[in-house]
Amino acid sequence: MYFVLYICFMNETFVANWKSQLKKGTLTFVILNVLKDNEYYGYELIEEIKKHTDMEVAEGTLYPILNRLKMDNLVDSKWVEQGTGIPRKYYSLTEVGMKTLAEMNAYWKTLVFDIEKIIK
Amino acid sequence: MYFVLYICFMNETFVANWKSQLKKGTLTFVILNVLKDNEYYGYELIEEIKKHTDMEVAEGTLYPILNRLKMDNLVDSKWVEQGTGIPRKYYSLTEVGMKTLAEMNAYWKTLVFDIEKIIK
DNA sequence: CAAAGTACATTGCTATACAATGTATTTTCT
DNA sequence: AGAAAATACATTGTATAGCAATGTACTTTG
Repeated sequence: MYFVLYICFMNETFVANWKSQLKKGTLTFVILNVLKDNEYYGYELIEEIKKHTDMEVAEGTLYPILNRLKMDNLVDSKWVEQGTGIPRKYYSLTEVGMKTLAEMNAYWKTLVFDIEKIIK
Repeated sequence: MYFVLYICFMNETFVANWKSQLKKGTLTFVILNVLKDNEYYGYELIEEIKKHTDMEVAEGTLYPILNRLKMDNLVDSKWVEQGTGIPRKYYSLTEVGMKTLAEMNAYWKTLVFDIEKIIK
């Protein structure tokens, strides 16, 4: 009885950890794809991603990603003052960002296709 | 001119790093799926994955993964002596491994579906 | 007026990929 | 026959990314 409970626990933490690891790569990919069509500010991106996927994105995850993307010149940002409340930092794809994303989309497609075959 | 070359360089290293990050999660997932149908030994798994995907798997990546999977009771291993040459360590899915993989497959499916919609 | 929500940000921890390195045997090429 | 490449295992150190925790500051809701 205890053994069964233990196994289930192990199983769940493994899957939870796996989902977290799976974000390394897919999350950046998702963010760039979301930014492809519109400008978004950080907090809004979290809501947007939560709405469209099963992924929960911590703020301590998102903001560093956006900083990296800006450092690598894939996105640009601009502060937009609000009539009331805290100003928002809007992010948009750069030319380099769009080209890079196209490359990433191609790789993602083949990856999904290959894995599909392996899963059968 | 130099600027263009610089941009291209940045772009390629970003994508290369992204592909590496993308493996965190997908690689374990691929390995478990490959082991679903047959037993394989480590070196063979690398060949198998290279054959079916665009992924290059370093030995220093694979063996730690297999150790982790065994530690978590998702796979089991047995040494098989060869008539000639170095003995092989064959890995196979356990019951827990199969159940966990089923859960992972379900999550992967929804993830791919959700991302598909975002990419449009 | 307190709690929750909005919106930004950083720090420290953990897990993973991978280059580099090592051992040992067998096969292939010259 | 000897060198190089391939087979087959393994470990160590480094870099990266997700994330809980924590912090600031303003606004809305109960």
